Amino acid sequence: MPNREGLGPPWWQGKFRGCGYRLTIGREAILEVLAKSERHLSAEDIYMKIHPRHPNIGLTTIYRTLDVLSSLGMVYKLDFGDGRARYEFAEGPKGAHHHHHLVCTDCNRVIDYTDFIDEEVELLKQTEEGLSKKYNFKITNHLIQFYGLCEKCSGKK
Amino acid sequence: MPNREGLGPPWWQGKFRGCGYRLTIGREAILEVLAKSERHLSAEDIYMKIHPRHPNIGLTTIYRTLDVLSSLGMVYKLDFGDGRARYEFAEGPKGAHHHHHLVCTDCNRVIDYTDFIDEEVELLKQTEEGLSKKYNFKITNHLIQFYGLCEKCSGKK
DNA sequence: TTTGTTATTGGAAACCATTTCCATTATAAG
DNA sequence: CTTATAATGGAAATGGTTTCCAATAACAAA
Ligand SMILES: [Mn+2]
Ligand SMILES: [Mn+2]
Ligand SMILES: [Zn+2]
Ligand SMILES: [Zn+2]
Repeated sequence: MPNREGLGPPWWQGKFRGCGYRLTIGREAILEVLAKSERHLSAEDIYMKIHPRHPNIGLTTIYRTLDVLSSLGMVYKLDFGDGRARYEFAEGPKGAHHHHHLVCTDCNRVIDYTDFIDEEVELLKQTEEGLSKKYNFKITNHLIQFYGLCEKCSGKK
Repeated sequence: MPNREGLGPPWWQGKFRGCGYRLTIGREAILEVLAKSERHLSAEDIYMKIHPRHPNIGLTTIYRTLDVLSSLGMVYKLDFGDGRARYEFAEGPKGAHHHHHLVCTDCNRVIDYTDFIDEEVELLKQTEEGLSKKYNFKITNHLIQFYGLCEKCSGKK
């Protein structure tokens, strides 16, 4: 717990400078949006949230920053199949808050779920071990998503 | 089992006409490539395999046909995160041959695996049931992929 | 604080897989 | 065969993302 809530420099400053990256207005603005907003934002979503206060920050910078944040593991880049990448904050150092996604194929709504995560993670661990051995494959990550119709969309004819 | 191996009209002709689609040279050529080739072909891969024999079939037709085949459930459209969609034949009526994928994040090689599928499918069934109830979400599909480094790529420094 | 090095930036242009458009052609029912 | 229309190909458009580059800002060193 680096600081009391809301006081002092945010915990990510150290992470940034420690890796040789410079801490710029744009990057702080993007991190702020990611930390405070709902999840699953596209680059353009972020751009539009930032633009009123920082009209001089370009979309290009958003993309570049998101790449950096991804590579630092501070942000997950997600693909829900609608042609644009989505990003979600990785929850900092406090709790990993690992979760998977339910994706509505009709309205593209995405639901985070953590139910059954323990059982899933347990099975995943076993599966990863087995696969690693059999295929000599070093697994670093997994992707689990369920697709279907959300409440609203399965209701309408 | 519609026909003895290799004799008579392929089993998919019925499926096509039954849905009101016309059976064209292009569609047959695409199905042939999908049925015979290795899996995970991109639209352009298919185009290049077909082109020597059918130089008048355009890439647009490949895309359109793949959409149709997808919607008929004869082909799965896959996304391994390299910016182009891949397609694999759904194995026709004989056996579903359900499998998941190991994706190398370095060289983009993809390994089909069926190991642990039974356990996975069992857990998936339970999870789907639970999620369906809790979120009132009608699950129709799932996506499971493991990412990491393949044998070759984890070997090189 | 001033300076120098260089990482970072914005904006325009490029990229590129996929889609759209539309006049032409091929399929298959009658 | 004739006919209605599904399907086609090629060019152009689309749209998210990347590339390019001269201008700028961050920050370590002085
Ligand atoms: Mn999420
Ligand atoms: Mn496969
Ligand atoms: Zn929905
Ligand atoms: Zn590899």
